[in-house]
Amino acid sequence: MKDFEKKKVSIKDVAKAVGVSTTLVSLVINGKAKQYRIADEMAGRVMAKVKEMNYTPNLIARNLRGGKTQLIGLIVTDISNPFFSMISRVIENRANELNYTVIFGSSDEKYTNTQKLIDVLLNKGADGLIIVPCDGSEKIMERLHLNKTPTVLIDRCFKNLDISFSCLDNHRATVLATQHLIEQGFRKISLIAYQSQMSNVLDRISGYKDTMRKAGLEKQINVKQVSFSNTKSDVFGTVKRFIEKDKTEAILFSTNMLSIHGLTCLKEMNVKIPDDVAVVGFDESDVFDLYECPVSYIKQPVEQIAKTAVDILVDKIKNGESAKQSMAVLEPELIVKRSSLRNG
Amino acid sequence: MKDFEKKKVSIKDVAKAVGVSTTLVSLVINGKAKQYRIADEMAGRVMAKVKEMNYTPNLIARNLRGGKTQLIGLIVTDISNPFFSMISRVIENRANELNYTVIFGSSDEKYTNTQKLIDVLLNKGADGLIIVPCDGSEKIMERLHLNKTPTVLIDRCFKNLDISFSCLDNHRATVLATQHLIEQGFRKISLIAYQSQMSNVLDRISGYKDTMRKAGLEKQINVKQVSFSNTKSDVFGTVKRFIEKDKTEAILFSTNMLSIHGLTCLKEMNVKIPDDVAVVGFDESDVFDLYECPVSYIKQPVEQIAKTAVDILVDKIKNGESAKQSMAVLEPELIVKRSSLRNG
DNA sequence: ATATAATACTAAAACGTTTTAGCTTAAAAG
DNA sequence: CTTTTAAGCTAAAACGTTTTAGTATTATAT
Repeated sequence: MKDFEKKKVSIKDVAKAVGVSTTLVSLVINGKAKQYRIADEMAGRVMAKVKEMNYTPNLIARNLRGGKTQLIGLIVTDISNPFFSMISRVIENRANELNYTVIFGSSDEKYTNTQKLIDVLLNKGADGLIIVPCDGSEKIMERLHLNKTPTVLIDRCFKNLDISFSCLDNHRATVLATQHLIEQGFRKISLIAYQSQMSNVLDRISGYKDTMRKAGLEKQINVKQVSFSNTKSDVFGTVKRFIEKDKTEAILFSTNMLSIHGLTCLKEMNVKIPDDVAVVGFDESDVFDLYECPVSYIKQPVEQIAKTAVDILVDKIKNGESAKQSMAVLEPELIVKRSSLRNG
Repeated sequence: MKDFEKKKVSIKDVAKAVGVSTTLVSLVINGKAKQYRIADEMAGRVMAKVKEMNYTPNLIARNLRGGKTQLIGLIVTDISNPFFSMISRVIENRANELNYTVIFGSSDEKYTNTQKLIDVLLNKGADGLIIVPCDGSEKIMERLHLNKTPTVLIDRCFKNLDISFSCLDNHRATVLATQHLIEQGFRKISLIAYQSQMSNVLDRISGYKDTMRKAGLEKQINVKQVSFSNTKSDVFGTVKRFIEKDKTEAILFSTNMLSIHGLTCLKEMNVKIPDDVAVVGFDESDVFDLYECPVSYIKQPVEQIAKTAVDILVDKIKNGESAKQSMAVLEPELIVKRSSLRNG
């Protein structure tokens, strides 16, 4: 025990105080009094002492014995990204409600970091994991699944893997946005996305492409993908090209960071929105409301996504990984502001 | 052990494989071979097996025995606030470098939550705590200090308590901003801050007041404090009053959230910056660069503050709380954009 | 009366470590 | 040759739980 915890009351102390065995106390504490037919009067006396002595079980010991730590491991790509910090906050809240605490790490979109974090979090005793998987992490997730480690993917998933997730309907998200832009009369609509093979990116791209095709705008399809490492300069290059060379009429950004870098570039270029080019952003940002022209955006149900992930995970932790997998696909919402209106 | 961890190699397995006692293995692993005069050849054989069998110590067991968890507890007021999520990211990075993992919670500026979180985090085995303290938490921190729980306060501190912290020089921050506004020729400068008795708030207020007084602008001092619970509407009310009633020439926001709400209000009111009113914000935000008029702001050395906090904490964990306390006060930087220029 | 069953409880092992105290054996000292 | 010292190692306790396999004791059935 650390010196600053010396004072803690143990189950032994309670047992001694009541004059019974530690077994008895343990059983009562864990609500197994009936099951082990402990006399009601005895159970009452034990509980009273527990309250009186302010006993709380030592989770470390409990975990060592084979129980749980009530610790949820969370791996996001970057906790300082507002989208993920929002997710984290909701996960934290829901976890707390269910008596769990969150232990976290950021992978920076690198599967090697993801693996390291998984090892660390499990070694620290995490009862289960909520993971934002990244490119190259499929094998890792497969292994977790085989090991029956309670795991829920969030934000992105592997469709060919039978592993639970809680994600946005990403295809629907860009369908909504693209349809809206087409309805507004824009034809040359371009999409900017990350260079990634993950489901969220691919689905957002295909939602856009499918909608363009359906509207007979196949020839106008224009997708540019930028790197994670050089995002800002890649976005700048792409946006300039969209505007100056491709004569794009509307830009669809498929991520909060892409939106923000894009808007920064448009501002620097002194491009007028929506007169010179229309814009739809992704996720939420204070910037969208405060930009010179308020920006339309696709809103994810962050609360639901995060809460669902926790609920699925806790169910798995409690009822075993063997149970059927849960795939939660949640609805996006298109918030229309002036930036995407034809006559804004 | 959880079923998904069944495979793990224990010290016993290694001992058996080498044909020695667990004691021997433990000593070698913990670098005490020399001290306990284990034969070099033996130590070599053990280490070889450890590598071969890919053994890693079970941290839960190690902690139970009285060691450490390599877990740092972090309590911020709200992980989804960009300032704190940035802080958290840096803390995470530095902690990882030093072989620690972060376990966190948000207090929502409520000392009751803070106390609950402290209990939970310590019960989960945190080796030490990094805390953003809030109003009413002074007694709690005092108790931590008396118990010798390794603790570092961050962002705010209690000056009359001999407890380590890593904070901005808050007084200097508003001195810098106020001086700048005065130099630009503004006289009626108003400050908006949170309703709080915490050091960061008080120092920011006094930095402003001291500078106003020194410039002979005592009569122009105008401070409004808003609640944590109703921040947005309070800010809106205050800003309207500053503009319409007080004829304020420049507004100094003392926090990132206050800045953002304030700018939102100014935009809604269609107030022109800096022509109608000058503005200086606090902390960093994408909004500052993307607002119609780029906004000047006081920048905190987030990286330094966070890294320093971790370093102080880890030193405490390793060398005992008894060591002298470290008080880190870091320098703010004023970033000047158009919003605070007289002839913007 | 005796076997059986139910009630109310407990001893002890186990989880994976670290550490204290002590045990051999061999070398050095007397 | 004994005794002391040193070298090299180990047995066992301890950390705080949970759980398995009991043990008494009393009640019920035969």
